[in-house]
Amino acid sequence: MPKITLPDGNNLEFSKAVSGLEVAEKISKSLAKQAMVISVDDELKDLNFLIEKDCRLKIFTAKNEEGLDTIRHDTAHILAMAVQELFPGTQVTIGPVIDNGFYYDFARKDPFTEEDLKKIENKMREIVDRDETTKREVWDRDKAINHFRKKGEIYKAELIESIPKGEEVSIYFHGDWHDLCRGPHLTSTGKIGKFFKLTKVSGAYWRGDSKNEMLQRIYGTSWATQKDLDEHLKRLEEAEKRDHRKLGKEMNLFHFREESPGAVFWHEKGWILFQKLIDYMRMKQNIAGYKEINTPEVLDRTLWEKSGHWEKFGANMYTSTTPDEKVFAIKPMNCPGCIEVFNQGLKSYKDLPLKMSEFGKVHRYEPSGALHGLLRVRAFTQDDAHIFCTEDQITEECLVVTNLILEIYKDLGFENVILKYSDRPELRVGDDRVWDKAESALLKAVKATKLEYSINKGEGAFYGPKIEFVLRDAIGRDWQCGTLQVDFNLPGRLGATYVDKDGTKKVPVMLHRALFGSLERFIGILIENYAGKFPFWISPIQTVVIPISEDFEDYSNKVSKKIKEAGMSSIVDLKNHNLNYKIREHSLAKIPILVICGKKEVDTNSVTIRRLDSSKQENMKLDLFLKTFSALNKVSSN
RNA sequence: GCCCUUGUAGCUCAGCUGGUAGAGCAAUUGAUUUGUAAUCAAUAGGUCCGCGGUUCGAAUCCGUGCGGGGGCACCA
Repeated sequence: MPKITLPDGNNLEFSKAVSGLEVAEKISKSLAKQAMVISVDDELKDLNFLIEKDCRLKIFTAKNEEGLDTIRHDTAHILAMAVQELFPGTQVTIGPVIDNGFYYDFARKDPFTEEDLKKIENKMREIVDRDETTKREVWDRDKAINHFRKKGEIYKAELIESIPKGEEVSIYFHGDWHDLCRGPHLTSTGKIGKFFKLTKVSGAYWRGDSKNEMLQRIYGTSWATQKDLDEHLKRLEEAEKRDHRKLGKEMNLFHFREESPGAVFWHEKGWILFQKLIDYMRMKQNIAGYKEINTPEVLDRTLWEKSGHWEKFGANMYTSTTPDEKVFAIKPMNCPGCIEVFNQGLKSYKDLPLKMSEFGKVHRYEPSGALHGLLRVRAFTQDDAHIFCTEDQITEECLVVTNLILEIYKDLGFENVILKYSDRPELRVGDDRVWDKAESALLKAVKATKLEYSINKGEGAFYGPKIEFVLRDAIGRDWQCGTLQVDFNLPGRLGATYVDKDGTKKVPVMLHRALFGSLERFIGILIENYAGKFPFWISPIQTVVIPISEDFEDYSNKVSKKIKEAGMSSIVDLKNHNLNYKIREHSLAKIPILVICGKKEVDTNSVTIRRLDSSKQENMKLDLFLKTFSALNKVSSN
């Protein structure tokens, strides 16, 4: 006699056990048709799940996340089915749902090719057309293990072995094909629809461990409607257009080359951008009371041994042996150098908090496969700073840093920021009592920011816990940028002290923080966020002055000079091309303002401007133009 | 680092199953002096990523190294 409570609070009573589908039918025909999956007391179940006792029931369609995820999960299964039909002997492993789709990992000797993907996709559609009914069975553990072992599915057998004893081992059938799976699944293969696409093949380690063998992963995307699928593919295309590597080349900002993988060759325009960001950050940090310093790039091995980097970070460090047989390391971090500056001269508690900033270029040997344009490099410049303070000051200082970061991100067009808090990693220095202190002080600050945060267990730096600032860009992607770390370890290891009120020497706590994180990376993110169309104030070339014909070159030169005198950048295009050509060329180069000078302008001492992405012509007196755009050239105007 | 894939002119790319390279744009020169997204013509431009091998002959096939891309692992 199950009594079923629906989300709207209404109850339905049945005289005998009913399936989720039957309940849906009772509610409405259309719901029954659209239903994908149900939850019974918040636990997801198949539509055919037999409800025997009182419960809370929700019915999900493709419009719900639960329904869509089930479609994706089923698509992954059908992918596995198709692969095993086409390539007998291929072993199946796992096939979970991910953002926007799913993947499935296979064990097979020969690699899958792009053509194979097409074949598999066609086979998948065939299986959808076959509309095979789904059947769920619960098997005995040992029976299941033996069954899959005998089939040659050693990975599956291993998976079942790792299911905790006492948990159900459920096997799902689509026709004869069957697979170990927790479920839930749709009632038949026809229910999935055909709004899926296999997107890429790649390698992936079994159980995500690089010590294990590599499997072949096929990625796919799957949706409830053709429209959703098309929109998703369009979004991917859109993201590709913004790729900073592509735009960096097109806009002549930077390049990479074989001689130094993962290190940027900045061209003039990119370097202007880089310098503008540094100028801006320097201005903000001056106001916030930071003192800028600079420390050597190459430092003796003994310093890195003392700091702990040699042991804990050595695998990522570049080293150099000099002709006199000394070993130096190229700095992978700025902190030891900064502490050495702190150590010069006596410091008093009255000096704390002491904030020392450094635009330090660091080198880290990253695995070759990790490199990715400006976003993951081996040599980069941090907008680094170290704040020496007392324990009591930690939380307050963390809050001050957070506010500064939010202000800066906002100026650069990012309003949406979340935090990631990471606590002690396995590989670390310092004892656990110290870590307890550091973690609780930082977590307190995290909570005080009132921002949304997540916790990453075990992902802190080797010397202290950290928070990372993640910003969301114009097309909804998340990027990790700034970082803030509490460090009770390094100052002590490198002998930093201050004289406290009572006249004794104490070891300060150090906060490490970088707001952009890496200038290189941040510029990559900026390029993608703005699709190369930077706000006026950071645009590397702000104006191009175009004379209508040779007769107006003098006037154009004069206008360009005035623009530069007003603090903006400007070039004059004197090439032998017509106006249309130049408009097109500079628009494609994403110049924010084109300044056109012809007879009319000379006669009235004015300019006609054309803003990027607008075909409107705006004529204005030269003075007004200079005034208007000088104002726009200030950060606060954005 | 691992799996797959890829490397031709400054850029984007073509070059079928082996017969030492082509286009468009850009560049240079000349003509044209242009009013809001490509004026016309001519010229020049390549160690086909490096190194080995197979072959009478290699951009093309094989091996290897390096780089790029997509993932995995890594992101301290």
